[in-house]
Formats: sequence, C-alpha cells, structure tokens
Amino acid sequence: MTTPTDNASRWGKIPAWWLDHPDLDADGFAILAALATFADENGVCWPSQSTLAAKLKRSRPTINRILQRLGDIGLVSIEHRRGRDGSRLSCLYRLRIAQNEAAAAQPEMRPVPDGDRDDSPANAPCPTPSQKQLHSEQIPDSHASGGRRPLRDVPADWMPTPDDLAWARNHFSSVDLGRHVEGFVLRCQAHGYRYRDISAAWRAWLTQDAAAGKTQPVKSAVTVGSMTTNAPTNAGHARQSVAEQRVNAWMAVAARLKDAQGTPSTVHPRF
DNA sequence: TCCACTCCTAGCGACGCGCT
DNA sequence: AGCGCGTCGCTAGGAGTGGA
Repeated sequence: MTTPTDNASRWGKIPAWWLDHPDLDADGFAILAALATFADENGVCWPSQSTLAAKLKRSRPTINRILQRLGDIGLVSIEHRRGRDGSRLSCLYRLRIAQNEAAAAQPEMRPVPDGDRDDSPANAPCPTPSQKQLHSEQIPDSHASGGRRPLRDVPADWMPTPDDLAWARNHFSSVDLGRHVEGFVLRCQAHGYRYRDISAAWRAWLTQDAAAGKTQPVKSAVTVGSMTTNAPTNAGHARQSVAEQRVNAWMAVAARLKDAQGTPSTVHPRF
C-alpha cells in the first residue's frame, strides 16, 4: 500500500483515445486510470485487486468484474503470477497504451522479472519525465457537432462502408476482413451490443482484435488496388462465407470508387 | 405527461480454491 | 491462518415499457 506522500509523487499516463473507446465506460476508465498510476512506461503493473478496490472505494468483486471486462475489450491483458515458492501473487496487468498497438509491434514490452514487484512504494514504477503534453493542439470532438446519435442494433447483414474497408486495408492489410466482419456481427448479436456509430465500433474491434492477435490472416492475396479478390468460384474458397463474399464485393466497389476519384489511398480516420 | 410495473445491471457479502 | 482470486446469490437502483 502506498502512503499519501508516495501518491503525491506518483502519476500515470492516460491515452486520450481511451475516452473514445466504444466499450469503455466510467468504471472501466477509472480502473485504467488507477492502473496507469502504478504502471511503468510500458504500461505494466501488478497492484492487487484489493489495492484497486481500496483506491476506488469499490468492493474487490466489482473491481474483478470490471477488470475482466477490460480484458475482454482488449484494453488490458491480465496475466496470473506465481511467486518463486509457488504462492499466488497479484495479477500482472499490461495496459494498451497505443491505439494501433499490435502484439508484434511491442518489442519494448519486455517480460517482467519474477520478483515480488507489487504496488508497494519501493516498487512503484517511476514515470518518465517526458510525459508532458507534446501536442497541445486540441482535436475537435466529432461527436460534438450534430448532437448525440441514438444507439443502433447491428443488423445481421451489416457491412462496412467502402471507406471502412479502405481504412482497414490500409491499417491491417493481412487481416481476413470478411471473417472479421462476420465475427463482429455475430458478437454484437450474441451480446446485444448497440452502437451510435457501427462503422467506428467495427474499426475499434478490428484494432483491438489485431492487437490481441485474434484476427485471421487472409487465405490468399487480396489486392484492392488491382481489383483482385477471393472469387467464390475459386475451388480453394468454395466455403467462403456470405460475409466474406459481401466484403470482397464491397472492396471491389471501393477500389472502383478510388480509381474513379483518383484520390490517394491513404485514409486517416479518427475514433 | 404521469404513474406503476417489470426487467436488467451494478454492487456487495460470503464462500471456496490453491498455495505457503 | 493468511493471501489473492473466482464465483454465487442477494439487493437496490435505474431504465424501459405500457396504460390511464
């Protein structure tokens, strides 16, 4: 446990994009913020659930449940730890700091030694001195204009827009988008998820799944620019899902539009 | 628009597990 | 006994819905 003096010298790094995450609520954000105050520059920490519960004035089961949720949506990875003697230690939490953080793109995320590092003062990670706001320019909130949109169910035949597909191809060229769209729709229907902006939600899911390594690579090259798609007539893809076929069709349309407009392929969406 | 009812969810206590 | 965590079941409050 930390003393007030330690708390005064300890602080955390909170990425602004967390606020825009479609599945992150106030409770989840509070825990992320609390974890951030314990985390090192790589977002790694291991305070006990009891400590978090005490800090946030909530019961430990509540903290546990919210942590599970954060793990489910990919903002935190939870690893159970054992001491040298086999005793059970507090869980290790890896905060997802970067928005497009892919598992393979985190070489700086080195494994944590097995020492009994916890939230005690001596082990509280020391924040780097370079965590000042480098970009003071405020980005206008896209939700501020036009009012608050109503929540919508994700229909069974929902498909990403050509812009969504172009964005996905630019950011995750190796991901099987058709399969991911199908999984996204099924997941939303299974859990009853509703969104104000389904496209933004899908992009967020894609980003999370790619970071968590839950996406499947394309079975063969799909080059939007050259209009090459997984044709259903291909014997190797005879079992191509309806969603995949729809996505491929959409990608073909997107490519046509792109070619027609002669615009650069780079898309810069924001969450 | 107001009221009553129903349903869902968050929060919590209690208990159990595995280990020293 | 103590520690850290998972899970079950209960309760209270809020949201949603339908009728007057």
